[in-house]
Parts: sequence; structure tokens; C-alpha cells
Amino acid sequence: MLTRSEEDHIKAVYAMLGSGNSAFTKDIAERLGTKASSVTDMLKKLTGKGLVKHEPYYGAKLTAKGTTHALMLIRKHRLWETFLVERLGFGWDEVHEVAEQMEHVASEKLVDRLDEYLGHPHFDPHGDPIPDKHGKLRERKTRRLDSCKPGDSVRIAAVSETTDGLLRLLGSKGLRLGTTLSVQEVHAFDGSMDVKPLARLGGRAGSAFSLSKDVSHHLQVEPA
Amino acid sequence: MLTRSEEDHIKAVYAMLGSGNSAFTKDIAERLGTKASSVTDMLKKLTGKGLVKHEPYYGAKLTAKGTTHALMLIRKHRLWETFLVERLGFGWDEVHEVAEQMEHVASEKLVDRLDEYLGHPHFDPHGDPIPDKHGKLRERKTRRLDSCKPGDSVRIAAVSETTDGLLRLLGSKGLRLGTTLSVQEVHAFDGSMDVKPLARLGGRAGSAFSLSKDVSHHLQVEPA
DNA sequence: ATCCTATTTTAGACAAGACTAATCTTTTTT
DNA sequence: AAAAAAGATTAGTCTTGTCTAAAATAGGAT
Repeated sequence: MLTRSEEDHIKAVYAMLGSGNSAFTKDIAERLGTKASSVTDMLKKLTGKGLVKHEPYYGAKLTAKGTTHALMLIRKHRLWETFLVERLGFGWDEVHEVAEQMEHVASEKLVDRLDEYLGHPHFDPHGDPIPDKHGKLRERKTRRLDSCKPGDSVRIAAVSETTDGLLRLLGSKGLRLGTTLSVQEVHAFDGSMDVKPLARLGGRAGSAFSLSKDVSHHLQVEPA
Repeated sequence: MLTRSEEDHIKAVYAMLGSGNSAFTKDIAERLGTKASSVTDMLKKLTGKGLVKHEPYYGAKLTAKGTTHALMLIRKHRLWETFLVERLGFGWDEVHEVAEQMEHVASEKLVDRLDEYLGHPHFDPHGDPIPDKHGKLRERKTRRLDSCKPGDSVRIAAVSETTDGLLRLLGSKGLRLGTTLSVQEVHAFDGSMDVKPLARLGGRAGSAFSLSKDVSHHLQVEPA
């Protein structure tokens, strides 16, 4: 059985492993709001438990066992987020912190029943894929909105940052998952982008407005 | 914000305060699976936080603030138990341990939304009352089955012990909340009782069988 | 009245997990 | 190639929550 802190570290390592890369002590500490020295201690401990491979000074990776653990935590997190939004009517910008607590409840039966109760969803309210019972993720071929060109028509498929700030900004502009946009213009000066919402899925067409590069960088879109 | 251990101690104190009594160190320790000395430390700490009144050598009581905390924990515990049984299809003998974990998730909004989602239930799957948002408990005028006499017809309203063993025994005899029984005979020798299920609420009438005093003592019943 | 025994409290120790400060390593700059 | 900077690790400390062993207390038994 893992402690909450151990689980948090494993999730953090998983999150920092973009592709073949390693997770670095400093980044993990920053993400967890602790200090690098604490992370080093924990990485040593988790290496001892066979969940992490830690090469001192060269970062950490997860073992197969560690990866499984991380995926199960993510599964729980995203299923609870889905429950909170779809069943309890939370806003998608309010669920992260609560799910952060619920993901540590240990009961395999609970997770599987919840999954079933929600109809085995493949994506959570932010558009992120939910690992199934075996850790399988459904892939989606999306790209970042900031890689789109004028004339493209796209649908918002996911938001790649779960900070309340971004989610509320999107909410205030009437953007959510499934909203379709047409890219009007991209300004070279600051990378900002003018977009126009298209009528779809409960969102009504509106006039064009501007999104900063900061925002468009974090929106994952698929062809509309 | 209280730690998990602090919350556990408050709940334990609440649980041991039958009526005007005090909760004693040894009993709290036993309930929590720790030692008396650890409990003393924690009682001191909680007294410092204004949640407990601890008279050394004479046990502990809760302050008004402590009582509110305890009731909110019980509220969460019983709402989650209700969710697990009614929505996720858990058996009533499987939910205690999971709810024990979920009750420590801190989010007032979550509790209130869950309460609403479940239709503001007044009693949990074991028949125990669920405190409302303000800590109010709905009273029920029940008595123990072992205080009944031959000829009485009663309905099972609550089970006053949440051990898996008792709950599974009841299950195996086809007894659940709402089952109505007619008391046939009470044996003075061992206090055992012969009862006959009456046809009601999905349970079908059956032939009489015997319940030990241990069991009948823990069944809360109301007039049928 | 005193003693005995249950229980409670105190005192001192320990493990987990975090921190600060100091000491390496690695990488980047000059 | 040496020096500086950035980052990681180690060493030692602190807090929390627990434990064991020893001392204290309340209340009943002698």
C-alpha cells in the first residue's frame, strides 16, 4: 500500500515524462510544492520499492509497475472528475482539487463500479483520456490551436492545463469542449489569434474575438 | 483544517458518548487500534484546538464545535454509504471501509451536491440517520428486537453494528431493512428468539427460524 | 485506613516526510 | 580549459503521530 505522498510523487514523475525523457527533481518539487531535497528522498524510497528508476543527477523514470500505478491514479482522478461534472453538476474548473483527494481512495471495486456507472467514458471533462481497467488510453489525433492557420475549422477536444484560471477564461468567452471555431487571422507580432465560434452543440455562432498565444497553446483541437 | 487522525479521534469520541457520558481513553484507543498514550496526546491537542474538553483521568467530551465536526463527518460517511449502495450496487456489508476513506474528502460543496443528488436521504443503508447540512438528525422511535414479545409484528429499521459479520448473517437469512417479522417465541434459556418473516416489500413470507440474542440485540425495529 | 488494580498520563524514543544549509555534479559561459 | 551557474544530493533538524516503559491516579477491596 502506498502513502498519499508516494502516490503524489509517482503521478508527478509520470506527468513530467513527456516522451522518452526523464523527470527532474526540481520540476517534481515545483509541481508538488515541496523542495528538491524532499523529492530526492522520496525518489530513493520509491526506487527501493521498485516503482521508480532513479539515476542520480539524471532524473527519474517509472518502472512498469510504477507506470501501472500512475495510470490507475489517473484513471481514478479522471473518473471522479467526470462524476463531479456529469452527475453532481460541478463546473469543469472546480473539480481538480476535489478529484485530487478522491483519487487516493483505495478500492478497486469502487473504481470499476464508478467506471461502469458512468458508462465507461473514454475522456474526462477536460478532454483528457481516461485509462481503462488495464491502463489502456484511447488516443486522439489532436493538435494545438496555435498550430492552426487562418481558414481552419476546428473543434475543441481538450484543454491541456487544468488551472482554474484558464478554464474560467474559456468559460467567460463561451468556449467549452465541443465548441467549433473558425480561425480568422493569426497575428505574427504576439502570436494572438482571431477566431469565430460556429453554431454547434448548444453554442451559438458569435462574432470573432481574440485569443492570446498563451491560451491557444493550451487548446487541443481536432478537425471540425 | 483537521488531519485524518484528528478527525478519526473526534469521531471516536462522539461514538463513545452514548448519553451524558464521557469517552474514555482506553475505549477510544481500542476503537482506533492504537494505544492509550497516543490517545491522551491527541486529546490534549484537540483540547487545544477547542474541539474537545478533556478532564484528565475522567474522559473526554466534545465542545459544540467538536460536535459539529463529528456530525459533518458522520454526514459524509453515511451519504457516501448511501451512494455506494444505491448507485453503485454495493452490498450493505461492503461499504463501511470505503466510506471511512471518502468521509475525509474535504469539500462542503461536494457533500451538499451529493446530498442533493441522492434526494436528501434521512437514513443510510443500515438505517442510521444522516445529519442534514445543519447537523440535525431525524429521530426514529425504534427499540431493540430483543425487547419484543411473542405476538409482536415489527419492521427492521436499522442495524446497530456495522460489522461485516452481522450484516452477512442477516443477508444469508434473507433479512434486510424493511423486512417485517412476527415474533413467535422467546426462549428464556439463551434469549434466542423464533421469528417468522411476513410477506412485504420484495421479501416473501417464509417459515420461522431462530435468531440468537447477539443478533436480536443489534436489530432496531419499529411497529409494523 | 490502606492497599491493589485498572486505567491514565508522562517521559523518552522512533519513523515518515518535510525543511535548511552545505556539499557535490553537471552544464554553460567566458 | 577554467570558472560560474544551475541543479541534485547529503547531512542534520523539526513536526506529527505513534510506541514502550515508568510514574501517577481513582476507586474498589481488604
